[in-house]
Amino acid sequence: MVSDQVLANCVESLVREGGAASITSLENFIRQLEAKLGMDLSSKASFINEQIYILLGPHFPQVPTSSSVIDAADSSHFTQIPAASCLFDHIPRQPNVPSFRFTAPMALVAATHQEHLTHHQYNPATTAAPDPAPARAPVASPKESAPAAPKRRGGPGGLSKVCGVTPELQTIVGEPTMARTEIVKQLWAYIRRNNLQDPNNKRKIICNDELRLVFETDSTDMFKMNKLLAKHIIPLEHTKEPGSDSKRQKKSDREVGVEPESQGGQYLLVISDGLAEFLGTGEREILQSEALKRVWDYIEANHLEDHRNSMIMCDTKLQRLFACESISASGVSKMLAHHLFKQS
DNA sequence: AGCAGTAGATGCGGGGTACT
DNA sequence: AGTACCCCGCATCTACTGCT
Repeated sequence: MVSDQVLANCVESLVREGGAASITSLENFIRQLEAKLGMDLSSKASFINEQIYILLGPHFPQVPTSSSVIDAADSSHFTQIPAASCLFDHIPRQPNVPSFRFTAPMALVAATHQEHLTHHQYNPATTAAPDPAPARAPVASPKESAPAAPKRRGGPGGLSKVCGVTPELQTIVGEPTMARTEIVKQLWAYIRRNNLQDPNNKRKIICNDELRLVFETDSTDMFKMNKLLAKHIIPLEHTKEPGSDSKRQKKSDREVGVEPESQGGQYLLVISDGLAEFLGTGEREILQSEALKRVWDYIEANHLEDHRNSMIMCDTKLQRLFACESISASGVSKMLAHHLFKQS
């Protein structure tokens, strides 16, 4: 049987290929997946359903399905509730599609999905109906057992914070900005894809040319890797207001005496004509993090973000830049990357 | 055999404590 | 009361060890 990781990747690619509109039913979607992978996936219906939810978010509370696809055990993650208290009340409900709220395990999935929202944006206490096991539960590792005591909220900061990536590392992970966890995940995918683990000691990483540029060594191990990786992860100012209540930030600022703008490792990138027009300042080069910050400033200033579903509703100016009417919050940096180029 | 815990690094939020 | 600081948990990865 295919691994969950492979299956998740396959679900993602299929969703991207066809778009949300192409998913008419879970059965149909599974059939497409089965054709792609050449195996029976009926036992994975629940997992696939969860993956679709993670990818599409609250736009798709549940993929329409018949009761035969998700068996009784799997469907225990969902509890049918009266329409009035639906978690997704702001979404027009389709006829014949049951509404659900999450029991604890799926609440974790939902919380994970919200990771890129700031805590003041995502407030389950106001969006979710009162529940003995509210979606306020912290993000937990899959290994953790069910009866986790209520802890403080996880929130979008910390490890989920989106950081900038140096051009060297960008050639590996493929994105200009990512969460640290995502960077590590993509890096490991790259290592496996290129078979860079020492067969005798799989903790050891043999660097190819691209990786050598990043790590500046011929080989490293999985523990040192994160340390080396840190040099290529650049904090973005947008996700954290300068002078906010971060105790450590205050401490490090005091100790180091560093202005935020002087943090090294960033490169000036050439601005596309479209982005230059959007910025309207006449400048032709910009730091990647600064470009992202300005776009987000514009989005916030014009109240273009729908905090309920973390979508950006593009006005005419943004439509000219991104060539679309709406975009997910997490997709902004990706779209922006098409307007920034390395200097030749 | 299968599962849980551990190793290491990262940045941030928040609880707890100590001090002014 | 307000400020400063320490410490922990969080996610992610793989290989290994110890326990059931």
